[in-house]
Order: sequence, then structure tokens, then C-alpha cells
Amino acid sequence: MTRNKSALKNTTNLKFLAEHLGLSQTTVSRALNGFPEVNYKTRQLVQTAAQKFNYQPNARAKRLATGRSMAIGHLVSVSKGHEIVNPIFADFIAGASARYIESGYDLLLSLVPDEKELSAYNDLAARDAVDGVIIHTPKEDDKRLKRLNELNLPFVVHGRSTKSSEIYNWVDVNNESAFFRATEFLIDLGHRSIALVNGMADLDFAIRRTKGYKRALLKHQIDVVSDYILYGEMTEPYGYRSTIALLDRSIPPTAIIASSILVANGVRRGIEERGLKMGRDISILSHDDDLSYFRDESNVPVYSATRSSVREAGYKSADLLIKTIEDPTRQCEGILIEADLMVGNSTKPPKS
Amino acid sequence: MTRNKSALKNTTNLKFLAEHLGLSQTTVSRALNGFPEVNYKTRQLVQTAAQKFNYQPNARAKRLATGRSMAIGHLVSVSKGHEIVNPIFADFIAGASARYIESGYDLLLSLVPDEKELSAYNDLAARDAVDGVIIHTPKEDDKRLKRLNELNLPFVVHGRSTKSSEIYNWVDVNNESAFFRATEFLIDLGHRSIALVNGMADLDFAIRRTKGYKRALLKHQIDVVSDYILYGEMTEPYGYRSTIALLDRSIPPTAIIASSILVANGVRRGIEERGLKMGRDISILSHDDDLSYFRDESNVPVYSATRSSVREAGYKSADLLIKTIEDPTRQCEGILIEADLMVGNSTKPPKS
DNA sequence: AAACAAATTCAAAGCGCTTTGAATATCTTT
DNA sequence: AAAGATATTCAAAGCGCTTTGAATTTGTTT
Repeated sequence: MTRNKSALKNTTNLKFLAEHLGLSQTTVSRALNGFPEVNYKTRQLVQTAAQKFNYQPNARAKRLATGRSMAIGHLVSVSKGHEIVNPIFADFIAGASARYIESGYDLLLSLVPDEKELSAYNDLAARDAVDGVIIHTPKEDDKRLKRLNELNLPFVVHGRSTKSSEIYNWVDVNNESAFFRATEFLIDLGHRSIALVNGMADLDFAIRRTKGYKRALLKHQIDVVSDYILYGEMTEPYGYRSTIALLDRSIPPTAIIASSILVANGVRRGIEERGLKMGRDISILSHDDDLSYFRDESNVPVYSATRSSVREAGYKSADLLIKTIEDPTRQCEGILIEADLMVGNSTKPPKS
Repeated sequence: MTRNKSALKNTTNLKFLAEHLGLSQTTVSRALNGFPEVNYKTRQLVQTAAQKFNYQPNARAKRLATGRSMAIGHLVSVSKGHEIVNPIFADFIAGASARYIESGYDLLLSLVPDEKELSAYNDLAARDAVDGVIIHTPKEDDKRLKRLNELNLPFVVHGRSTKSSEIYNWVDVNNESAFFRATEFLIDLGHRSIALVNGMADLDFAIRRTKGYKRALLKHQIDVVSDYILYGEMTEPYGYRSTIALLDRSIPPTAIIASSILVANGVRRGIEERGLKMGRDISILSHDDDLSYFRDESNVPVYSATRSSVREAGYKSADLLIKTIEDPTRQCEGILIEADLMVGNSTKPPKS
């Protein structure tokens, strides 16, 4: 009777190692985990034997014994119908993963249908499957934060939830300031009709970006034209469609701010389809998450942009979460990342 | 003394539930896991009590007891220096995750530096942390397959490894046939100078694509111009640079085949920067992984393309892996997905 | 060399579940 | 109503590790 198939796979367990060395499991375990009460010579012997047999403590057993999962959960919401996986996701994960590896955590990924968003966290907590979670793309008032605090499950939000009254850890780009600067930069170039092709209207970062954009217009006494502000899922076709709509207006904008490089690509497509040239006829400025597959090595960037590495944000989020998990008494912290304003070829003064 | 912090978090365990019901843990466990020898009424009682207390078996304990991790590993190689995360990755994962959820598996994600690629699998196997793994972007002769077979760890390859002599499960698009058809389609339109902006030269799918491309040229007695075939990391800037280089040739191509929509976007940028118009002046045909953030709802696709959903490939890969895990005697299987040839606006007969 | 302290090592319990093999309750048959 | 068959339930062992509290060895002091 094979109770445990994996036993066939890997027989080098603690018991075997202890017997082979003529030591107790206690001593072997302590030797490997760096406890001080183990004799120097003994520790050496244990370590070389462990190496020789390629011994790695069974993750399942270790997790049960220590009461820790050594895993971090990333729950990504997927809306039924338009199942968009945020393209920044891969790079964010890459950054986070790098940090997890440093401390031996695994990264547990789960795509969750929108409607199960809250119960998914309950399950995760009840199963006790992770030591903490990262919250992606928070809404302005995100219910997940309250739930996680109730569940007493450590978490870090990538972004913020402005209208939430919860206390929580977060890592965020200063979107307000970035889009203020971006807008003011275009104004300084002489633009007065500036459109904003933003993300979904209920997302916190989109709201902050609009805020920064409006503040800049206000400062320079330019009227806010509500039709110039568009919200939507940040895909390439969305950038294209938005641009066509903007160009069809009686007074088309002379500059367009895009919420991501992907959207900017769509914007550019729209512009060029109309026989216009980016920079010369219409300026484009984008937010740039520094995604690996868009990264441009040339001296002058294609797009003028507010740049901030989402990979770095992933690393920092993971770091903050691990610190929180390993010291539960830790105060909540917010990390605000400033974006750089990079001037490229896509922004010029407006044609007079 | 708090041995186990999580005990504070979630006290509803099997013992509690059993005591509360006045039953043994055995019976409660069996009732919940659907064993037939449990009395109907008893099962009802147990189930309602479990619901009431939101009881979920502790994942760690369950994993240890069953000897199964209920987790699938996805190891993604990241080269130092140019750390590109493949943009198809997010959608592939989305598809796989959907399948995992159906069967209660977790998805373990790990970014691994190139040089640790093989040892990472050793560790995973020794720790016994996953029940199986998915191999991404295999090389033409991929060493990972042999290693995994030696470790006796179930796996499925997304793609194939043509020169490997291992026996393995795989799910792959028929790249050869897709690119043969794509090329022939352009030839039928009248094109004779067709360039191929391919992926990295050591990747299996890139090699197959070249093969299909060459076969079509051969069939129509068109010489293969080696300078028309480019290999590289499939980023947007790569598409752009390649196109500029191609257009600078004494005989520029009249059509360009791109290996992904992202690359196609770069190709288009190059074309338009030269004042040419896609379709009218130069045709573009791309492979299209049907990525969510590029998906286009319009009637006529922007790009003519060989289309195959990578999300579907993710789902199928996960499905095959789960079947393999749950029936170790299962024969290895290969699933070949045919791509659709979608005609869009980017391909026209060449200007004469 | 006895008595005490410090350094090491160990046997056994426990983490929360599943599963085995035995025990008990219930139903049929004669 | 006893015996046998069947349906339920249970106590206890086990998964492979960590950790407690005790035992043993070694070193130090008088």
C-alpha cells in the first residue's frame, strides 16, 4: 500500500539523515537551521551530509510544523466578459518574486472572478494557505482592505484606496504629482487643449491622475473640458478608439496624455491613421511603467513620459509585506515613489 | 507560549468541529470528503456545521497528510541583463489558473535566473513543493526535460523541444503550418520579398516558424534571402529596429511577417516613421496570441494574423498536467493547436 | 576528586489532517 | 431470537518536520 507516492520520489528525509549520522533528528534539524547550541564539528558533519544527499526539508512538513506557509498570495481579479489581465502584472510579479526568493517565500497566484473577490480571501485565510497577500489595482474605496484587516491577514496594497478608512500598508507611485507635472509640462510648451486618456474610472490611480491633471489646468487658468477626460480599460484598442473620438471633436486636442505605453501605442495608431504625425501635429505624453517588453534603449525616448518602474514597485511591495509578516507589531507604512519626467520625441509646441 | 500564531487566527479546526458535533475526527473528515460510508443524516449535520463555522481544512496539514502539494509550479527564466518577462505570460497563466481552480490546485510562480534554471527544479523536487510543473518557452534542445524526467516530476511543456529525445507532454500551436500558410497567403497576394521578424533563434517555436516560412517560399520557387530573416527578443523596439534595417536594404521587402502583435506594433512604427502606410505601401502579417490587452472588437482586424489563443493553451496545458498527476500511469500526450488565419487591413497586394 | 555549571544531545510530543484496522450499531435472514 | 451480513463510527497511527523539557556529556571550580 503506497500511502505516499512522493516517498518514492525523494527518500532523503530528516529521519534518514539522522540515522545515517547516528544523531537525533533534533540535533540534525538544529544544525541545519543554525541554532547556536550545536557543536561546531557536529554542524559541519551534518551540513556536508545534507549536501551529499541533496537534503531539503520537506516543504509540507516544515510548513505544518512551523505554522507558517512561507507563501505570499497574489489574487488577481478577472471580470467575466472582458477578461483583461493587466499587462503591468508580469513585471510587477517579476519584481516581487525577486524579493520572495531572497527570503524563501513562494508566490501563490490566483485569478479570481470579480464576484468571488471577497470570499476568495476568506478561503485563503481559512485554509491558512498564505502568510500574507498583495492587493492589486485597488478601487477608490476598496472593500478588500477591511476584509483583510478583519481576517488579520497581513497585506500590502499596490496603490492606495483613498476613500477607505482602513489602516494598511501600501506602495504607490505619486500619480497626482506625476500627472500634474506632465500636464504642466505640456502647458508650458504652449498647449491649451489637452486630453487625458485615463484608466477605469473607479480605480484609485485613475482618480489621482485626473486630480493632478485638473490641478495643473486650474493653476494655469485653463478650463477643464470634461469631454477631454476619458476612462476605460487600458488596452491598445481603447487608446485608438479614444483618439479617433477626440480627433472628431470640433476642437480636437493638441496634446494627449495616455495612462500607459500600451494606450499610447493605440493613441499613436489613431493619430497616424488620420495622416497626422506624432510630435509635429499632436503631442503625446504617457505614463511609462518601464515594462520590459517596451523598454527602449535609444538615447531619446520615443514617448515623453512620466516614468516609474513597476518592477521596482513589486520588489518594494514584497519587501514591505515580508517585514510586516516577520514582525507583526510593525506599524503600517506607506511608500510613495516619485515618477521621473522623461522628455522624448512625442512632445512639441502646438502648431500655431 | 505561542507555538503557532495562525492558531490565533483560525481556531475552527477538525478537532473543534468533531467535538462540537460529538463525532470522531474520522467521521467528520470522511463526511466532508465525500466518502460513501457516512450516514446520510450525519453527513448533513457535518456539512451544515462546517458551513456555519466556515471550516476549511488547514491546507498545510492536508498537504502533509495526503502527501500531495496540490500546487503546480511555473518557473519562468529571467536572463540577467535583459530581464524580459514574456508578455504572453500573463494570459497563459490566466488560462492555466482557471483550470487549477476547478480542481483545487494552487499556482506557484517562481522567477528563476537563467543560470539556476536546472537546480531550481532540483530544489522544487527535493522540497516536494509541487505536484508538477509547466515548462515555458522551451529551446530546440531543452535540458530541463531530461532533468524533470529524472526527477520523476510530472510536467507539461508549452511548446515543444524538437531535438530533445525525451518523452514528454506538450501543448503547442502548429507554428510550422501557421507560418507556412501566412507566407503562402502573402505570396498569393503577389509578394515576392517577404521578411520574417522572428523570436530568439534558439527557441523552438521560432525555428518552426522559420521552417514553415521557408517551405512556402520553396514551394513557390522564391529564393530565401537570409537577411530577410531576423531573430531577437520579441519587444516593440525590436520590431521597430528590425523594420528600419529592412527598409534600409537595397531591395526592401514588400511584406513583413511579425512574430507577435507587440513586434507588429514596432514594425508599424518603423513603417510609419518612414512615411509609408501599412497595407498600402507595405503589408504586415503577424502572429496573434489573442492577448486580452490587444484584443480588438472591430469587424475587420487591424492586422492580418495567424491567431491562436494563448489563454486557451494555458488552460489545456493545465488540464493535461492535472490528468497526468492524477493518473501516473497515463501515457504522454501532445496537443497540437491549429492557428486561424485572419485577414485584416494590413495586407494588400504589393504596389507594382 | 567531588560538586557544580555549561555545553550538547536526545526522546517524545505536537502541528492538523487522512487513513487503517478494529469496534459498534443496525438490518436481514433463518 | 440468535447468527450473520451490512452499515456506521471510532481510536490510533502516521505524514516529516520543529520544539520542549529532560538527559547526558564536557568543562570548571574548590
